[in-house]
Amino acid sequence: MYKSEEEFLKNYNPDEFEKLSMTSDIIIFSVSDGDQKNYRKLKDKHFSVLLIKRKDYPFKDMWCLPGGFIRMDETTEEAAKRILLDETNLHDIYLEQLYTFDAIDRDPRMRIVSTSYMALIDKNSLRDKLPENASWFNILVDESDKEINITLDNGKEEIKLVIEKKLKELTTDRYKYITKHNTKLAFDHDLVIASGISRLKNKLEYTDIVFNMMPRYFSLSELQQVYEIILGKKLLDPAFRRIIANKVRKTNKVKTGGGHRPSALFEYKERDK
Amino acid sequence: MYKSEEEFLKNYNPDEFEKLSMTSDIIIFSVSDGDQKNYRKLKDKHFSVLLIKRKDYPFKDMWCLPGGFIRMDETTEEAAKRILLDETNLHDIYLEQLYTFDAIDRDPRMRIVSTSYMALIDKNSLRDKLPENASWFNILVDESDKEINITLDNGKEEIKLVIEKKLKELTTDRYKYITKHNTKLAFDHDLVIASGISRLKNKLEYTDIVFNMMPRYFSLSELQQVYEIILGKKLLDPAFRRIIANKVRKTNKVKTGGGHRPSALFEYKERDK
DNA sequence: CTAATAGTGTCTATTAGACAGTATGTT
DNA sequence: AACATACTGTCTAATAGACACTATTAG
Repeated sequence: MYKSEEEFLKNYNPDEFEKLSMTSDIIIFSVSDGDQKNYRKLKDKHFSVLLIKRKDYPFKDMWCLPGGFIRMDETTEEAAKRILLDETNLHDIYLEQLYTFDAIDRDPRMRIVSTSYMALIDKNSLRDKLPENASWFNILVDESDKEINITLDNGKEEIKLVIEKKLKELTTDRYKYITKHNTKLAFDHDLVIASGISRLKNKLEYTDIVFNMMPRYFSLSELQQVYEIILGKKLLDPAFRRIIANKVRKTNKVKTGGGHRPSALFEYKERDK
Repeated sequence: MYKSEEEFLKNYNPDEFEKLSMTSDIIIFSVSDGDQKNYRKLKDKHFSVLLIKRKDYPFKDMWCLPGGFIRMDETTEEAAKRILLDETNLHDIYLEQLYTFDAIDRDPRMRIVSTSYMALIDKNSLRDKLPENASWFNILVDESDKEINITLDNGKEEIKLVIEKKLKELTTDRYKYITKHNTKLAFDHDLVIASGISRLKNKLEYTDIVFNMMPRYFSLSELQQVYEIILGKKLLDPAFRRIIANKVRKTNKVKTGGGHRPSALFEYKERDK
């Protein structure tokens, strides 16, 4: 038919196959300090996600993840970075591809496939004010074999998600997530958030991902709190310190003023590598 | 602007954003028996992937993963299942989404984004003959911190891939894969294969995924061989049996004829669950 | 002094690694 | 009998879990 690749390409009709639009959605996780009950106590940590209130249709006035259509001259990852910059004004952020969601009717407008990314940021590095339609929601997770119950709370509004975990046929470790309750989140972003939380929990245990959410200097108790709030369980101090010991380097800085013994500040060993 | 979601949708222009085509590529892994050196020895196992020789441009006559364009009325997963059925005539196969590859110039025709899936099959269940342009390639991996060297061999032809693992900025456990050598595989399928192998290796250690590649009844030595060939290292018998013990159920079947002590046959405990 | 967190020592339980030994088929 | 694999017992090393103890600050 054609004599060469060049000839084929010259004659190629790009409309041979049907086309669709793609979006990049980005789930930005962070931890932050909560209330301090009295001068002696530590502030408790919160685990939170950034949501945007939609100004336009579809799903007008509902909350969604930051996201947007990708351009033909950028990858989904580049789009995610662009959106991240728009929303938070942050560069050089930890970003990893999560999953591509592509249910036929996930967008009421037309067929739109979304590749989701997970970003981890240190909230302290956020100097600029958020756009006014953006808000951090604290995350509370209660997970069983069958269901994930997620409560998102920004202080004014509460979003409750119930997601059923249905085992896929023949698949041993993968669940198919099915929304059982969600009245406030747009699109299938409830599923994206559930997947993101699950990915983060897993990676916390076998990677150094957590340090992307920490300030440069931190105490081991703070670090432990972050693990605890994300994993949703208490850890034993000595065990935690044994495991973390070879990932951090002690600095000569200390944090005082707590009404109790001051804590040494550490930094991540592999910083700047 | 619009008074309701309905009104908005009625007036929505689906060509507001540029569009692209998507493909679903599927990396089908399997293990199979190799040669038997003498009547006493066990057959050695091979770890293999199914490739297709391209009949048309682009990349005419090069090897690629089974794949194809998705239709507007099917998801990427459904497309993967359809393609899997076309190539192998197998239903109900373990399938999981791997990664979405979307470098701008990954396809010389135009912007095409590909979502890749990994399928695991038991080769013994393959009764039908493969399409004549399809072939199983045995996989040999040699991986270091910096590089992955993959050799694919179907008995007649050998494909050598060298992939550089470049640490992404700020990312602690994710590498960016960069092709350093590949002359025979089409598109970016070398990267897909490298990611697939890496995913499979990881999941082998913390899930029961391996049983999707096993026949109904198998001996523990066979199972151990499969782990060893995929992980690329020898395991100690007692340790292996301790770990695997609670995942399998002993049957009253045995396999004889080996010029040595017969082995008990086991089955996967969670079969049919 | 007290309440609260910071940080360590040590005992125990569990799991992983190593090696040597016994068992049992085919030729 | 010999060979090759099947399978087990047991010792040791490493890791994880638990608890109790000491250290140090602000008020």
